Amino acid sequence: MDETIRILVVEDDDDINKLLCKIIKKSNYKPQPAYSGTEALIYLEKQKYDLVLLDLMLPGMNGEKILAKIREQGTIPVIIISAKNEKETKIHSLRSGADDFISKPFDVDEVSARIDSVLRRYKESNIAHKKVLTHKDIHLDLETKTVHVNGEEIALTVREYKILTLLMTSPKKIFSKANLFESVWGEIYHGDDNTVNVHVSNLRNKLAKANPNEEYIETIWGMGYRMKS
Amino acid sequence: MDETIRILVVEDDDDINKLLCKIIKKSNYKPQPAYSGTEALIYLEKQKYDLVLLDLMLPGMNGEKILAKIREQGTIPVIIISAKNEKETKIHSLRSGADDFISKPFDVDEVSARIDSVLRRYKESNIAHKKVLTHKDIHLDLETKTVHVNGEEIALTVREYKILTLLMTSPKKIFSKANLFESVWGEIYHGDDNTVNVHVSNLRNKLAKANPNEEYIETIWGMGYRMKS
DNA sequence: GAAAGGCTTAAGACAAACCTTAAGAAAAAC
DNA sequence: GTTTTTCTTAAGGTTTGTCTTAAGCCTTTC
Repeated sequence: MDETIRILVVEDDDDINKLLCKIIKKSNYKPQPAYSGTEALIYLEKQKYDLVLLDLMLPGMNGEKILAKIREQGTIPVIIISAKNEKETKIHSLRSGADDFISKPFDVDEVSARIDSVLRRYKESNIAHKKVLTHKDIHLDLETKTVHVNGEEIALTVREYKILTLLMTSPKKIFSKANLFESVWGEIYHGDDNTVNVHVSNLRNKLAKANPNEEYIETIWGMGYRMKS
Repeated sequence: MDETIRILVVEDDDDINKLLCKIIKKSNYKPQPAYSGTEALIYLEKQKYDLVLLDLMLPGMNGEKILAKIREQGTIPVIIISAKNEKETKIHSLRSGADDFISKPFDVDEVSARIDSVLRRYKESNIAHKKVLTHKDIHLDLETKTVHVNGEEIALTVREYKILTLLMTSPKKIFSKANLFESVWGEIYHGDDNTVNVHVSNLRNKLAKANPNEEYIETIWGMGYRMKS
């Protein structure tokens, strides 16, 4: 698993950029320098970052636009770095979604502390609503709607995904077919319907393909299905 | 024990009301017709109902007000019946706490299915709240539908599970075979039937396998079964 | 203590629930 | 408008649960 924390440093001044990267390295995070707004966007598309340090005064595309772009597509924390130390700028930055604000010239230790602080805050709130359901070696990410089994991603259809999600929210609970059907399909269950069976069967197939040595879904005769513990 | 399921039918049109009552009777529930909003409220105060079928267009007091009243004082499930088949009405009804929505003209079978569905949902969520029945070292979890004896989980069939559940809800009560049969099977008991005996026997076997040093189910000669204290 | 009736248990026939597969229908993507 | 994916339906086969039967055991009654 990749636990490296990546930080994107968007700052056109070469010296300041290097200094920031040095501070970051010292804290055992991995910095990625970017010297313009457009360059920053390229990195952001290629790779997931845990934090962005962003100078407001930039060539190519100004910092505020970058910030808006970042906010459009996700929830990466952003620390603004600015020479304009006016209250106005600060308030405006925070309002547009920045997580913290550092003004130039800055104190090295303070930058380090603020980075840690923001990362800690995000980690906590992410854990709180990071919704990844796990059972045995199945990892179901509710946010990205992806399922990994035995390390590899498997492709599920919407129905299969919903069935698995439901089962995994209460791994010990037995779900009756009526319950499954009405939860997943949102329609009335009219008894003696083979549809759920087929989808469960297909789901089992895909899971088994990813890991043939394990059984995941258990049939409880006359009652329904549940995760096998 | 009174197991009758009572359904209040609030509908001013005489024919439709009668039709609904007929459908309900066919499913072995007990309908109570009411022809106005105020009449409905009187019944609701006198008696506990398991479900309300509610027409939105009513003399006396309109359906939405009735719905609000019902929601004020409890959690009886409500199915709305309406001639206005606009999405708006449907969404609004569901938002104000209705459990389902049927538009006129309705299909007889569909009404029947929806009634069953809503009752089933309510039953499940009600049961789930009751959590876990315990007797000696038997732990019966109503939500996950699992039974643990002496620390280990034992696998029961539906019949066995239902028998055990019934016995454990009133551990001191003696359940006659007729009572057991009619509760578990939902059919009339016609005497001289060995079926209950066999299932109790199998159930005892499974319990004894998990803990050979304990007896759980007691035979009361000529009367029935109960949990041994 | 023998007879009668109720209870237990085991085995096998049967039925119901379930699984898999494949093909056609429907929906989504291109 | 065509291709691809996904969903549903139906059929045949498998597994598991249920019910019946029947033999034997236990409790009560006379």
